[in-house]
Amino acid sequence: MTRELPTSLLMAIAAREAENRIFAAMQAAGYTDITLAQSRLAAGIDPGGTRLSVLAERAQVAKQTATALVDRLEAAGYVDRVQDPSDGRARLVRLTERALAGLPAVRAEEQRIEQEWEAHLGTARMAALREALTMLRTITDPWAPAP
Amino acid sequence: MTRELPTSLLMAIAAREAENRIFAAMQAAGYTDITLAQSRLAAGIDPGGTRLSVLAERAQVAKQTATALVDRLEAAGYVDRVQDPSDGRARLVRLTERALAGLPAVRAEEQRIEQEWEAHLGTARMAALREALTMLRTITDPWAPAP
DNA sequence: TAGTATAGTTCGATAATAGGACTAATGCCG
DNA sequence: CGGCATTAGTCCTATTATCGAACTATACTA
Repeated sequence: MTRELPTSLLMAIAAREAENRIFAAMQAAGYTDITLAQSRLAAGIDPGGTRLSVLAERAQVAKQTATALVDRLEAAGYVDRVQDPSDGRARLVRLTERALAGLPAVRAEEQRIEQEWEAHLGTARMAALREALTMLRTITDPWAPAP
Repeated sequence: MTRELPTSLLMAIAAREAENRIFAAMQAAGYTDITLAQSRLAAGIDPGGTRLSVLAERAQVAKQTATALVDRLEAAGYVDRVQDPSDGRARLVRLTERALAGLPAVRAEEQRIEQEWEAHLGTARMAALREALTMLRTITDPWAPAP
């Protein structure tokens, strides 16, 4: 008999599968010089650019790690760093054209996964799943938008 | 306006939060000489012991990585390796007493998280969440038990 | 039995990760 | 205003994680 897995582990299983597929889709689209850790960090960049320390928090890594990851992303031409006009100490990490060009491939794979899941669960269950996850976010995600 | 996050990302957020809490609980219980990657691998060990190649698949790492992680876990006294009686090439990785002694702390934190989530979502939504996740597992987890 | 597949390890190279210390810019408060 | 704690980011350094390639030993198969 298999033990009842914790809900969080069930989530981790599905989330990891999705992450792998999205990463593979990126590689298939020709973005082979980026790693999973780097793409996780890059996924936290807002359209207008984001501070390194914020990226570090979002990706749950130390500032030093974020610096190293951004260094590599910058060297590969996926991001650049510009001065933050509102704070002389800070700099904003922004996606470059090259990175933005890869977004459609990522979004497409995301949607494909979404559709497959919905086909497997049915519309109602999928909606319930999203509702529950969205609610959970308010207690698990410090970056969740104010309700 | 914030974009609608993919379902898989919502899962990843909650799952990561839970993983961090469980790992922190382990450290608080005195298990400070283990890393997250090591504990992820160890989490895949079955009661009777598990082959290294299976652990590698479950944790989604290469065999070489699994070897390295088991090496460290073994050095720290959390696992041992014994000959697999059914196959002369294979060895079984088993949890030691020391590792088993830490399990209650892990399970307790898992339950605490489970309860907090249920309190936040309500019983019905929590049940729906688990139902959907369990169904999803059949298409996202190669290790899912036969339905 | 010869040939092939599988389990695990070793070697070597690169990436990820973080503690500590450091510089520079901010912001607060008397 | 001026001192002083705070914050953003980086550098240095050490450890861990990760994997490609090659290798050994055992198992399977035709």
